[in-house]
Amino acid sequence: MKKSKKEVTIYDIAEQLNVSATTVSRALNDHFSIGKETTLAVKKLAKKMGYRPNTIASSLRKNKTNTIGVIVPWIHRPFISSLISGIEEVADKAGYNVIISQSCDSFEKEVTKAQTLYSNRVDGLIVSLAMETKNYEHFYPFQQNDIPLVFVDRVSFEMEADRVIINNFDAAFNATEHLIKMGCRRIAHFAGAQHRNVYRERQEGYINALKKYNLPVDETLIVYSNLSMEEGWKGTEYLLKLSDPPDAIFSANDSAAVAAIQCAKEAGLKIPEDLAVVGFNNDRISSIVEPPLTTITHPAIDMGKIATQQVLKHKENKDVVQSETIVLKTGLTIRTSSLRKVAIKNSVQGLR
Amino acid sequence: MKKSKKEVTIYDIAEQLNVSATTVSRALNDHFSIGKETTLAVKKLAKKMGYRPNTIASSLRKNKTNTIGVIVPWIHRPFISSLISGIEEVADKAGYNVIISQSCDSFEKEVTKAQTLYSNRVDGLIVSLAMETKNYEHFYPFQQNDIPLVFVDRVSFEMEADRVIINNFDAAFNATEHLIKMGCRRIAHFAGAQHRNVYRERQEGYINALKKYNLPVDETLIVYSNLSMEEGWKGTEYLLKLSDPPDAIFSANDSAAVAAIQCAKEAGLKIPEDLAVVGFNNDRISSIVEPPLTTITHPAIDMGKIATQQVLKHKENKDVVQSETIVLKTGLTIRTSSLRKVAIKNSVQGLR
DNA sequence: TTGTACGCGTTATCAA
DNA sequence: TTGATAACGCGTACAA
Repeated sequence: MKKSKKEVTIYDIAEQLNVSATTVSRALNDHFSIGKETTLAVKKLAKKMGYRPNTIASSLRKNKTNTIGVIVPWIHRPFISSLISGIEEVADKAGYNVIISQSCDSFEKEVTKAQTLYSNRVDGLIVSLAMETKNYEHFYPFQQNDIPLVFVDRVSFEMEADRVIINNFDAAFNATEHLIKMGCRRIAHFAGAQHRNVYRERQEGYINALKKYNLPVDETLIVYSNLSMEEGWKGTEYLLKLSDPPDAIFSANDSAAVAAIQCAKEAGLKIPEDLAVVGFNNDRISSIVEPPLTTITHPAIDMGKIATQQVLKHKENKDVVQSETIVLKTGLTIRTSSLRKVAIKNSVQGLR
Repeated sequence: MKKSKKEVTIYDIAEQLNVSATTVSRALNDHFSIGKETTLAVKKLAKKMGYRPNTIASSLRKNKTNTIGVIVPWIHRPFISSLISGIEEVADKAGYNVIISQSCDSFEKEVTKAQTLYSNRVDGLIVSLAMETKNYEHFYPFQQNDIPLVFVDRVSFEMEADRVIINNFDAAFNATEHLIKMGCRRIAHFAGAQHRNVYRERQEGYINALKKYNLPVDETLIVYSNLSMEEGWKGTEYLLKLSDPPDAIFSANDSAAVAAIQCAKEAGLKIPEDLAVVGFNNDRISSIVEPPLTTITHPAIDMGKIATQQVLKHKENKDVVQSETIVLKTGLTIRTSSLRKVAIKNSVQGLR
């Protein structure tokens, strides 16, 4: 049975060198007031003794943890894991750690996680809201104590806080307009929960595009779900059974869109000739599915980076009081799944 | 300019209630020695005053942070993000936080991250090694201070530490044997860095399967790379240009395997008739690509869960001294990309 | 250039 | 059932 040794502290080093703990502390932090030689000697001995600074003690004293808290719905979603990657990169460069929490799209869990992170005295909090969340009081403590709070992607407009988002409305509008220009006239939509900004705005973009081109908005063509592959498959089955089925689907994410392609193909339809499909996110599967999926490009990593920069900005510059909303650009990556006009033309000419 | 208020401490509560801070501390932690009424009164006032426990102070005093550190090569890889998901889930249930760090496959970064996590006095460390890492001294401090250290997937056998792995050898052997049974005779292999256990063992499994069936081991058919899609594509081009090209590829991951399928298809080959392909990991793309990819099932989430349980086990049970190596089962998920026999038979009979 | 003394917020220990 | 006191390891006024 190993006896775990006591850890080395600055006092141990001080004792050996016959200096004060203060001097050791300063030397280790390269304080200018400490002599070159002393500093060197301290560092040398520290290394030799296997000294490891105790961040906990330092944090308590300095009232600063150098840690950024993150709450996301699910870590393993492609968009989210890229987001985290961006957060971690910028945080790391600035000397910050990152504590990650999943809300699992549950309001209750989100509340608990927020409290825990607050108790851990994180220096900033980055949040992408849970599906269920409609109340934001659990973030008040952060606001009240001037802890930078940044929402990403799934945000709240009911709170004073920084936001890093994309223009979901425009993206969805462009996607839908693209389908219209490809000759589609009955365009269905896979929609998400409408109290979450991202899904509401995507639906609004879709509807406005239809209106601009004087196409009817048919509620039977709007399918609400959690946008999983399963729901995408079911939604497609439902749509294809309609007496007047759609000639296109604009899905609020890629998973459901890919499922739509697979389901329609199994039903004997040709993509995009019989059914054009556009997704959202540019997940890796979107370029692998056949035909490749036209989709909206989401700058996930950049969103993480920028959100983190916002946190850091507030830390450095205490004067920054007003909150900012940063809107990032999206792109429409056109692949085969939506090229109905071209596809139809080719097949008429007997090409391919 | 908002003046940030002072945070509420147990002293503030104690003062208001005319009790000692000790009593407040105990009441908040439901210590049995404190009276029902006092406890209730303390909790009520704490809530009213907006008290939030300071985990930092508690950690310093208790010498326990309730935090598990994690170092992984890249957060956004499907396997890794699932792994993290599993870690987070179990840690959360046990009341632990998780600090995540990426090594970006760099040795230097891994060392820095390990030091930082140590300084943060994490109660346990879970590591999946960086590609570059060949030296393990940066983990000594954890061992020496009895901080549970668990390696996952990419592990070191040169250190006394817990390991959670899969049987890469068997998985690769089965994959290769499957190809042989499908009638393949010249099977190529996409291999990774040989000093990392996972890639070395996969290659060994591949070689041993060939030997078992008296097939020659042809070094020109083994392509070493980082197993990215780009490298998978290049590797396939190289293989197809050989004077005696392979009739199958067993890739050490799915990315390179999917690229192989796409490259071969573009070159006019039929999968699996002209080239059978098997991958490794069961990433989402493997079931989306066409034809769907036969691949090895990796219990990523479970590996994360189990690794975390190992950490907790060591915390609870200080007697557990010897380290454990837990080997999880893999499966071979057979999809179309490897069904050469069936495919050939069907095409001969003019089916499909 | 270095040292003294104290406090960060909590909890363990001992005493009442 | 409650309280006084010290201690966790470090950083910072202030003094020398």
